Amino acid sequence: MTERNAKRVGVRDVARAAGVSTATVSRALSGAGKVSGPLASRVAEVASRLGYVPNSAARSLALMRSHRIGAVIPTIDNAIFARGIDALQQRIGDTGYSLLIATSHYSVEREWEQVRSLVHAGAEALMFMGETRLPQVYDLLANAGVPYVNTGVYSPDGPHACVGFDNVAAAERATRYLLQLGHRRIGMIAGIQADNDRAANRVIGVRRTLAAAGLTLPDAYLQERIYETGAGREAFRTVMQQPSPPTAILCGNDVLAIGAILESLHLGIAVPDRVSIIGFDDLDLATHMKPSLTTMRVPTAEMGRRAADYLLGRLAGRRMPHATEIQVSLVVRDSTGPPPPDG
Amino acid sequence: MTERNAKRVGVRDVARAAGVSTATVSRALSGAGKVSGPLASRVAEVASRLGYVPNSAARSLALMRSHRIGAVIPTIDNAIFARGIDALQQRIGDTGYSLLIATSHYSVEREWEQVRSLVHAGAEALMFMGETRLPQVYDLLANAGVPYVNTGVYSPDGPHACVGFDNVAAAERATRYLLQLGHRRIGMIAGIQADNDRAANRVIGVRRTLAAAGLTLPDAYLQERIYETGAGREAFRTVMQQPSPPTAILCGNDVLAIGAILESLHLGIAVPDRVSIIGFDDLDLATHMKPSLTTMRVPTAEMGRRAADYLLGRLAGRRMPHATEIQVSLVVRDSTGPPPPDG
DNA sequence: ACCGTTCTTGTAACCGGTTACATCACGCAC
DNA sequence: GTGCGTGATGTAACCGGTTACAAGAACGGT
Repeated sequence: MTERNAKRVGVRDVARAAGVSTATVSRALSGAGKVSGPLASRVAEVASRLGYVPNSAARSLALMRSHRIGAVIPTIDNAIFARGIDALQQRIGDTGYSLLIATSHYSVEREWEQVRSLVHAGAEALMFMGETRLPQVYDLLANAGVPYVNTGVYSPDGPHACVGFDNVAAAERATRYLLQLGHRRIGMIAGIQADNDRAANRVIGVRRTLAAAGLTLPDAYLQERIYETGAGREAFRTVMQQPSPPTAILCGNDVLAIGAILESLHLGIAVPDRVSIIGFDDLDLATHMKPSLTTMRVPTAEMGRRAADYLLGRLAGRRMPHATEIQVSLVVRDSTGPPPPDG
Repeated sequence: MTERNAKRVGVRDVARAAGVSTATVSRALSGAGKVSGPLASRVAEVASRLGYVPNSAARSLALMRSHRIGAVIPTIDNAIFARGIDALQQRIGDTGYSLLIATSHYSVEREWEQVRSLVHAGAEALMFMGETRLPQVYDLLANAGVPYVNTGVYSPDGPHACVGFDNVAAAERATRYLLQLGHRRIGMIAGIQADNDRAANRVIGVRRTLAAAGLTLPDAYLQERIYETGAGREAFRTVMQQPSPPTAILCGNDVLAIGAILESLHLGIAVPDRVSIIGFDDLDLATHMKPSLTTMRVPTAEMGRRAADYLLGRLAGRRMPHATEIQVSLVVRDSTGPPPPDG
């Protein structure tokens, strides 16, 4: 079908066919307006007739810009990251950038490899999730002069630009709500804390709030699991089959919380009558569950857009705010209520 | 922090610092083995000391390869696509390629734009979802000599390479199962068929099987909705509040099916006692629902890997099979059963 | 008719790795 | 000692757009 040895058509070919110079072709197609109207349209016509597609490598080399932005996320396979990436994607796409995506699968070593690969691939800027990573990542980026932004975290005093919220405070907010409802035996199904500052900070927020109320988070009440529905189910079962189970459970994210709710259905444990469940993220599914899930809403799409704006701004040479805070809010639905009277 | 006017270090800088020629630097770092051992390691040492990062545009231009593969999917925000992309990503990443992702949001026009943008961005090969798209897409790819593969479909006789399965046959398989259980009033909650061959073919499969059994799919039994849980709930409610509702409902994908199951909980309609529900895809959640969801399993990760293999093979100049079939299978769980006796 | 200004177009030098080809050093055989 | 082969290294052309600068055309004013 395609001719193997037919060299790709280049500016020179278009120039020859249109009887003009390569400079004119370049100018005509870039729309820089330095070419007279009729000539410009003739060149455009010839170019499209020949099926001319400019070589992006040559273009990048001459312009010294790749127009490529990279994003490193733990996994694409979690709606919360997918949403953020989608928003980022949309925003940068509108301004002519394309997106390079890499996944770390929650491993800092793998993340480091991915960052190197993205920088080698010419990414002009990078978006991250969280802020804990190998120091050589930050070194490389500083060295190469590549702007980046951490999302999902808010550290105005830290050295890194960020767009997000304070995970400790958010977890505190949720825990306080449970205390206000009257709960005293509160458990938690957390994400894996190692290499994940957000998961760890949410645990800290819970611990801190309980401590302030003179309570603790016993080891048996704290389950640490990967972010999967099945893991949430299993953790819920483990916590609830203890001699004196908690009357409320905070979950590190909605995937775990949805697992917990589903397991409550399987076990016949009434939610929220016997145990309250509270999630984190506000996935689409949270509204639709039965009972619907009380959760901390994280406006991920907005976070992605803001991250995009930050990076685009930096690339345009503008000075951008070091840290922008995203408002999270507690969305109260049906999975939480007062503890059982005999609790 | 970073010095604005400190030019990035290039081969010439490394060459000067190491007292060798640029050719030697290039050869030493590419590991092409034409450089003596000690010299090679000295060059490598100097390069890393200077923090040398080769300019990818220049490299691409000289090699005439971008080492970039593109993927166009409807949305990143659906676990089924995310899984496939993740697998593709992993496979191509292992061989030094990076992935450019673009989303069409189920619009063929937007897809066309995205394809142009990917080709302009230097994508050497492309992965698609489905096979219905604007003709200029295929024209452009043929013209530019860019190999591509359609996934999620299986058309051995069609003009396009594909990795997937026959959607009509798969829907037939699911429908036959419902007929075997004794159902006669069968409804369907389909995806939006316009511009989506997979959604349309699944409807065709259902229609065809019903017709073969002397049955039909009345308009009131066919609901067409976007792939969202809320839409699935709403469609289920609409179908079930008819005077004579179906005793079984096929869903275009698991997102819709999960919505249907959740709505059944909200409405207090027993599944499968009063109505059977069957999904498509076998998302992670399908196992965990209560009742667990009977569904057609689509091995998306495998599909992604096979697609990657196809593209990598083509890029390596190998001749690859035009169509590879992925086995789908009906996974029977708790959401299906015989129709109610009074049905 | 002449000059200067403005606008259009062409020429050719970049951008930064890669690699064909030339060159050189070394070792071995006669 | 001379000649030649082998392997290591250097020189410079090349990949394909872009754009600074030069050159030329058109036009208006005097």
